Amino acid sequence: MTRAPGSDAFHAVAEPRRRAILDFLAVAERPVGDIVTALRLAQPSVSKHLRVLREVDLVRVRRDGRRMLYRTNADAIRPMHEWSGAFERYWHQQLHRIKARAEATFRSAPGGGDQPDKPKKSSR
Amino acid sequence: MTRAPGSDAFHAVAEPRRRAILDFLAVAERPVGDIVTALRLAQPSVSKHLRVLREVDLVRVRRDGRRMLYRTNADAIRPMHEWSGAFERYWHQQLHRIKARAEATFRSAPGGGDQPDKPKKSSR
DNA sequence: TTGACATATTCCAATATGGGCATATGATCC
DNA sequence: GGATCATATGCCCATATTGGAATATGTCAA
Repeated sequence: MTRAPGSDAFHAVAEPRRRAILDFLAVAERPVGDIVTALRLAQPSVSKHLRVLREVDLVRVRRDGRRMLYRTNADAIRPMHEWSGAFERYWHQQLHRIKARAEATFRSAPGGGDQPDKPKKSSR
Repeated sequence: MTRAPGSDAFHAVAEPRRRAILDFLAVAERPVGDIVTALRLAQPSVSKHLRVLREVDLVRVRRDGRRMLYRTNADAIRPMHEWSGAFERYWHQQLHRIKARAEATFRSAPGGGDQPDKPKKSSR
């Protein structure tokens, strides 16, 4: 009873198979059977995963005769991308990043893409 | 027994409180007590969340006397950012389409028959 | 209609998760 | 040493989640 059951995209995406499904459905819409075949999952399992994804609008469905065509709704992934992107400023001051950038700068044209990293220091 | 228990960052991050903790610890390292106070969570609960986060390297710890100073390891968030970023091209397209349709609707009949490209009928 | 096909749902068992509470560990100070 | 602060862990309970198998629903074809 910790939260509404499966009510957000973060939870839906936590499952590796659901991520695989989203990857698979990103390029083009596909019937369920294609997912079953491509990812080698049991059909009921795929249907269940698709339901979870549908409930948070990560996929959209369309009926085509007796088949259901699913596709990824990439827009629903944006909030996650934005959340994680908020940490971007912190990870580019990691040591190995600095080193990698230094090497890249060194190797490439020294025409000016160089910026000093943010010397932000916050203890409290 | 669906997957290794809490073995990846996606699962760890699915919990809203853990995201809050990561946000809080991104700026500076903090002792556990600060998290308890700031997020108004029970102390054992915080410790447990921190453990989950530590196990997937989303936070790092350092001992300072009798306190433990935690901080977010932003680098561990990058894989998620990159995964979600792979859908970027699709949501650009989505935005473009929405914008285009909005403009079209605006231009033609602002009260009248626009056609939904996706007659949504779900629920059961 | 019946039958075949595609997908969804239900039931079940196993397991994972989170909260609350009590308690254990670890470190400092006397 | 003992007392105390800061944090971690163990236990119990309620709920969530997943897979598997069986079955139900919906659609097409004849």
